[in-house]
Amino acid sequence: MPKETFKNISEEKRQRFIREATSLFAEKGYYGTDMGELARRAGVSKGSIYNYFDSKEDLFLYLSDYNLGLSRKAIYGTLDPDWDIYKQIEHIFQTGAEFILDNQDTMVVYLSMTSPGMEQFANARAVITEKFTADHLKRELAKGIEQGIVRADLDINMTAFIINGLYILFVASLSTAYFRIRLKEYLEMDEEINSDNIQQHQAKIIEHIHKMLRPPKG
Amino acid sequence: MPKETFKNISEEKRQRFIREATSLFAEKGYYGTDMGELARRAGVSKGSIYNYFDSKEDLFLYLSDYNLGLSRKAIYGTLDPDWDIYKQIEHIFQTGAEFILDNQDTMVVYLSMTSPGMEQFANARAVITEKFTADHLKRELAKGIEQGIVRADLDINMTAFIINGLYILFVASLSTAYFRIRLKEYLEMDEEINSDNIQQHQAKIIEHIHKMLRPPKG
Amino acid sequence: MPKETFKNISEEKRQRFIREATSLFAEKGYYGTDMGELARRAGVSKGSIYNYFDSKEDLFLYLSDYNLGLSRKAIYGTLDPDWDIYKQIEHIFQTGAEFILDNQDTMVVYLSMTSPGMEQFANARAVITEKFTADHLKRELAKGIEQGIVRADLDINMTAFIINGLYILFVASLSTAYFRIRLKEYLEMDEEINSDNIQQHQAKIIEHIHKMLRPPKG
Amino acid sequence: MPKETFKNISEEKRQRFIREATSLFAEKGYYGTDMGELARRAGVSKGSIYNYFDSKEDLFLYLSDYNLGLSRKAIYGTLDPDWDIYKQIEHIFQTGAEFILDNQDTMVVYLSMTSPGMEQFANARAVITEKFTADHLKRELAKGIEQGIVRADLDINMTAFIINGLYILFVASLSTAYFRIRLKEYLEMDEEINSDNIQQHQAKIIEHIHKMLRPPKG
DNA sequence: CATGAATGAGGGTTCATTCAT
DNA sequence: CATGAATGAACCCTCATTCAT
Repeated sequence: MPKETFKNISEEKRQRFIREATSLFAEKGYYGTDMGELARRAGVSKGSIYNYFDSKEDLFLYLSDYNLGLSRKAIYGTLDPDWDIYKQIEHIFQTGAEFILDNQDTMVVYLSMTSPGMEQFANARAVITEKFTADHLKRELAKGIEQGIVRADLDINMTAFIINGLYILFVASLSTAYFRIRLKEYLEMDEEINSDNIQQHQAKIIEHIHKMLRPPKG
Repeated sequence: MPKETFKNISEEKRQRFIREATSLFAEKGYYGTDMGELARRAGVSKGSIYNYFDSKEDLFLYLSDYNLGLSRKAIYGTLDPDWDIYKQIEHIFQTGAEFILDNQDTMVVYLSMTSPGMEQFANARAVITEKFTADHLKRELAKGIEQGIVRADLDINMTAFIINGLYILFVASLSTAYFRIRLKEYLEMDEEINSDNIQQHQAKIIEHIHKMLRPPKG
Repeated sequence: MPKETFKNISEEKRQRFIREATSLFAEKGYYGTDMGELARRAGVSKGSIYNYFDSKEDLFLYLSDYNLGLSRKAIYGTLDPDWDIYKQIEHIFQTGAEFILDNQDTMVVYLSMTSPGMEQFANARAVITEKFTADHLKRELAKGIEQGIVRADLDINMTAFIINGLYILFVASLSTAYFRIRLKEYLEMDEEINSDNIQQHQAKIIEHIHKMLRPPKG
Repeated sequence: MPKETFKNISEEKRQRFIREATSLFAEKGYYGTDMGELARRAGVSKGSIYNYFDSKEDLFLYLSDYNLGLSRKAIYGTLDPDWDIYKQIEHIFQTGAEFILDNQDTMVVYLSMTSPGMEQFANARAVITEKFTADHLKRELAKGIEQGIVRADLDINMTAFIINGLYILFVASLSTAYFRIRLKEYLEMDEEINSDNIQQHQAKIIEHIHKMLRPPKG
């Protein structure tokens, strides 16, 4: 829902604007973000922002969609639907972690919606956002059961709920202040989280999910 | 860090104030909460709030501590340390869910801290808050392994991280707008979440964790 | 205009109250002074202050009168009316400087009245305060002229105006932030003003006034 | 330190704003001045004031500088440096008095800084403000002594201190409530001070200073 | 006479949004 | 399409004063 004007400006200007807006919302939160500061950082005038978007709320929703789209593209755009579910989950966590570490702010904008006082945004986006991953996971789980590679006694809905829940928890742990601290406390890490030292932990989460799915040997 | 004045007022007035403040912060979030509206709702004057607390920030931190304390007391105050870890986890999820459904707002205040723009609060409380559950879970896991009732090849830190992560996810799903919608989407629920219809789902999450811990039969 | 209550409390308590109130008004100015802080510093309750005085304004006026009285007593209580005007002026400057350096805050309260926004206080006290010194100086000048020790062509009113003006300027230079800085700048002083290093300058001012009065030698 | 915005508005609007702000600060003092009332009087919105200046403090400092500048320009912009010190002093008092009577509020803003509770402003401006006149007077006194038209036994620093002190006293007597009352009391004036009836008194002060400088005839 | 909790009008400042240029 | 000055409703917090105990 950007206005026409936003589509008419140069790609470079548009990208810079999106980048700075995302970064500012991530840093300060929705309420903490000042449209004036955003204008300054993005190198446009305050008036221009309102030529691009109807309101702060509108801008925020657009950024949510946009960033979710980026993340989706990074993950699902490179996911081969023929892979089995084990490979897909590994791919989702690996590509997802990589993307988040390179684009920390994108996840934070998404997580803003889950905060108290953001009910309007939750109502506007939660269903549509969650339906995508829920459907995908459920479909792949069903397929796996059919193929005999996933244990048949699993509750598909709940399993999908847990897998995606762990994914959210994981990326939140890579990108938000509180959950970063929490991760370091639980995993007893001393240094800041980076793509190197996170590898082993990531592997364990994936392994945990794989175990959850694997049929009892027999 | 309430001031002396807050300790000297009647228990009833104090409870009402805490209740209304928690409720308002839960509804509107930290930034959306207006001290004037709080005064009105709590039936005190604006000035009085500042006789009780130094600042909005100070009040918020107190409420976080207070509500976390309530939740801890409900869960750990009724937990028998002699129970094995399976029983303890069951207890934590059951008592926790019950408490949250009766006191939806308390969790929401905690979750506020995890939001973008709340870094100051995250820094002030994350370590101290998370250390408690992290230590408890790790201790019980180690004990379980020693007793031979938990599989010995588990990574204790990561397992604790996952168990508590699922707990956070679960109670968030019972109390915040976004995660309530998400839960209903994943679990394909039509009615509002309540203590009755949540029972079966809760049991599955507990069962998932139990499976994760149980040693391979031999 | 303190209320009866103020007269009934112990001399010690009353003195401490006056001292702390004077000190606080001197430090923060009339508007900057917080009755709550005053209560704390003086070791009484806020309610008590209003048992002693009708209002902040009332308290301030009382302190002005009280401190002016102290200063008058220190200077005029030790001044021998038989001294000639030269000796009297010397005495006023010396005793005044001594008193101010020992009781910096008293002068500051007086000077508050001369500030913008304090018109109400100026109207309440300026005439009565200034009449005293004006009358005294004019009387002594007239006497001096009669005695032939003061030049007869002086304008008595203007001379009194100047002498007292220099006195005000001088004690302000010993007690208020701005005029202390000004004095150090003009007199090129490096160290803080104290009773030792001020002596020589004081002598020069007195000498200046004496010269002003002395009849041409003939 | 006005912001760019203040420089970009029309000269007329800017002048009106400065005039009204000066007038209000003069009337109510720094603490008594309400930014809302200022907005109303100046015909701008409260928000606009904060587009012009960072804060009330900042605005006040700017007004001080601005008004001091006006006064300096009126006095020193019309002073011929080739005049001897007697003529210069006469000029300073005459032009100064005229300026103050036409612009009463400007002096009052300056005098605000000398009040208790305004230490921050005193520290920010006293040295720079006083250095200008101190240096000028000292330079001219030294020159006068060299030329043989000023008595050689004068203490230059103290003499400058006294001359400028009398100037401050004089202009304060023309512009502030308290000192206006004091002047009328000392000089036994019945009517309000105006440029006509002040002439004779002004002449006497100038004459007093001239006498102070004139070498003993011989 | 002392206390200190309660009050609420205000005060300085912020900020999303508008609109004339 | 861009600009940035203008707006004014809010918002957090202060503080002189009151009054029940």
